[in-house]
Amino acid sequence: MQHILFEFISKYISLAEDEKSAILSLNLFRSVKKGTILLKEGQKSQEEYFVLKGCIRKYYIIDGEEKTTAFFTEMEGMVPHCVTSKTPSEYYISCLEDTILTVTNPDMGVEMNIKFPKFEIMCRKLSEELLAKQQINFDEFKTSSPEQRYLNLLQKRPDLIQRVPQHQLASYLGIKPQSLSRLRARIFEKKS
Amino acid sequence: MQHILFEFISKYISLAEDEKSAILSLNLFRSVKKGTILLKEGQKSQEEYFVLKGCIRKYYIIDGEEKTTAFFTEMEGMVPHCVTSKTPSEYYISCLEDTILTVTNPDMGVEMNIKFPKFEIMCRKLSEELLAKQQINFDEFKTSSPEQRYLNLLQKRPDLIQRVPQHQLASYLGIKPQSLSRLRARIFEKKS
DNA sequence: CATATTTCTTAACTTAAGTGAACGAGTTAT
DNA sequence: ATAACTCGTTCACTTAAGTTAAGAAATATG
Repeated sequence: MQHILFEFISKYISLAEDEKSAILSLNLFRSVKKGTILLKEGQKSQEEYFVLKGCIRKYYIIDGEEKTTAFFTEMEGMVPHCVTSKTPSEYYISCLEDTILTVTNPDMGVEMNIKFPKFEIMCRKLSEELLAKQQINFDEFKTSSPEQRYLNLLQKRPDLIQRVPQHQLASYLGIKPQSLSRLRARIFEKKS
Repeated sequence: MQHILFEFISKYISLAEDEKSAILSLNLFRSVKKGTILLKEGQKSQEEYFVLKGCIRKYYIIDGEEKTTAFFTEMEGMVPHCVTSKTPSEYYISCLEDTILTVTNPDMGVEMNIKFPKFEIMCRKLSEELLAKQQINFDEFKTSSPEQRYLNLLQKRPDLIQRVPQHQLASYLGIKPQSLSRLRARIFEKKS
């Protein structure tokens, strides 16, 4: 599994062997079963995740309803807001599939940054890149209709539409499950 | 004006006098008149902005219509996507008001990072913080209706509602100007 | 100062999303 | 094997946003 992690890191910095083994000695890898809840609302977790295989999802429970706002799949990482803010989490994170991920905490990051200053650079590049992607995503979301958003997702992340239940996709698109179902029917009859 | 910049930086790292003067020697400050366009669609600009006073806005032109997706006011910075991606810009940036800002480019950042490694740390902290904020914003946007978004903005950024034209606010909220006008009327008659 | 021009609002109509309920198919649990 | 539950779809109805057009109000321009 670790080659996926190193492949990912190599996109930002190049690692020497001693650096690689320093990382491996931290014992970051964890396998989790489908349905496992990694983070609950109200918890003050310090865990950061990076998905090697599988899929995790982030969701809120608002008025008793689940609202899914993000999915993280292979080669995607996430730092829950509660980790940086040190406040109780506003949302949940659970595993959509059997998943293999790395679990880290900020202290380990600090330690690595001291031992290997490169890491600081990778972290900066990574969060700048994520920020840029996120902004474009947000812009696209704002400037398009639910139907356009769905068609856009179909283009850019066809895998998500396959592996994620519809009702979770719906809130990811900012609508209700019934609306997504209708919208899909609409698209389908347009094609024919 | 420069005290605003240093006040901002001090939230992330502490600066020695020689570091401050190194920054000042770069001659970053620029005054721009209301209406000035800082970046046009198609341009490959290398300029990064940080607003000291005033307001700039980011907008797309889609099917001949302006779609405003972000505003940046005092103590907010932005790196246009085209700077990092080195591709032509997909959007415009213009000044909503007479504005004082700093203009930098990535080379200056690299140079500062070499001279003062602290800068790397500040940049990482800053983009991590922005990323976290952005994600929460996006989540709120997805999980709420246009009316809730407006009321939310009224709470969190009442200044924007004052200083920004309604039709620009509308697309910022993901709706048409007419809908915003109607929605405001609806809220107003609920109160009475 | 008068006249464009832009900005905001209103209205009538269309289209699409929200809501509540029902149904069948598939899954899980007992 | 049966009951309970989840999930996706459909329907009828309600509510709100999109669209087109017109006019009032505010702002900018010559």
